Amino acid sequence: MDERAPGRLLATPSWLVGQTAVQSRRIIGAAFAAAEASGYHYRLLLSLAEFGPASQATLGRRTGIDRSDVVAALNELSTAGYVDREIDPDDRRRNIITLTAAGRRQLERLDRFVEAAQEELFAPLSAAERGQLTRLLARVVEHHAQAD
Amino acid sequence: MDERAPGRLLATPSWLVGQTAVQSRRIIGAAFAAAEASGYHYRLLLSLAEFGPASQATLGRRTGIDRSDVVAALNELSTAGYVDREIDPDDRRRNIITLTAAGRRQLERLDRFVEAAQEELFAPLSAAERGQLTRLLARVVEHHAQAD
DNA sequence: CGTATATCAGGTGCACTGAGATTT
DNA sequence: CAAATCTCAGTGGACCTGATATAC
Repeated sequence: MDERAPGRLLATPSWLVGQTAVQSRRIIGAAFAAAEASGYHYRLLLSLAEFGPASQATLGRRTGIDRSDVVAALNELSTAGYVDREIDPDDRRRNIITLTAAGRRQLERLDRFVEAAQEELFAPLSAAERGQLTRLLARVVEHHAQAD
Repeated sequence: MDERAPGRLLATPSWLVGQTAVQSRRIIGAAFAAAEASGYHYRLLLSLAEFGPASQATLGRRTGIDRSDVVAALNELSTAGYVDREIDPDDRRRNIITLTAAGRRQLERLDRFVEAAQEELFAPLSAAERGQLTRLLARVVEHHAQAD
C-alpha cells in the first residue's frame, strides 16, 4: 500500500501552506478548545493588549476577523468577563472594547498554548530556519494585506 | 484609524501560515470554482496521474483527504466523466478509480490555474525564496505525515 | 443625503466523526 | 471472528455575504 503524496503536491507551495495550516489548527485548536477559547478570542485579546481599547470595526480590521464574527466572539469574551463593552460617548455608533484584568490573565494562558504549539508544529526546523520561514511568510501576508 | 496587525501575530509563524492559507484559498478557490472544480478534485486527479489507478482508500491516504470526502469528490468527478469507477475483481470491497482522457485534460487546465495562483500568491518572493519556503514547509508537512 | 457602525441570519468549503453494509 | 473498504448523514470551525437599524 503506497501512501506517498504526489510529488507535484509536495512541490506546490500553496498546498504545503494549506497542509501546514491544517496541522496548525489541529494542534492549536485542541489547546484552545480545552481552554474554552478560540483563535478569534486570542487574536482579539492580543490586539487589545497591544493597542489598547478600540471599536469593534477597528478590531476587525486589525485582526482580519470579519465584522460579523467580531460580534459573536466579543459576546463570548464579554460573558466570560475578559472584556468590557460600552458605547463611545463621542460617537454613539461605536462600542469601546476594553481588556479586563481577567482578560489579560486569559491572554497569558493562551500565549503559553500558542508558544507550545509553535514548538510542536515546527519541530523539524531549527531556530534559524523558523526565523527564515517567519520572514518569508510575513512578506507574503503584508503584501496581500495592502491589497484591499 | 489604525489598521496594523498586532506585532506578535506577525511574529507567530502559525498565524502567518494560516493567513497565507486564507489568501491561497481565495486565489485558487476562485479559479477552481470557475472551472466547476475544487481542491479535492485537483488533488485526486493529480494522484491518479502520478501513480495510476488506485482504490478510494489509497487515494485518501495519498492525498490526505478523508475517506468520506473522497466518496463525494469522486461522485462529482465521475459524473463529469473525468474518472472511471469499477469494482476490483480481486477484492470486491474496493473500487478501482481510473483517470480518463477527459480527466487528464481537466488536470492540465487546473494545473495552469494552480501555476498562475502561485505567481499571484507569492508575488513578493524571488524564485530562490520560493524554493526556500517550499523546502522548509515540505519538511514540516512530511514530519507530521509520518505521525499518524 | 451617503457613509460607518453594530447586529443578525444565513451560506460555503473543508476537515472530520459515527454508523452501517459488504467483503476479505 | 476481526479488519478493511465504501457509503451516508451529520458536526464544527473559520471565512464570508446580505440585510437591517442606528448614528454620524
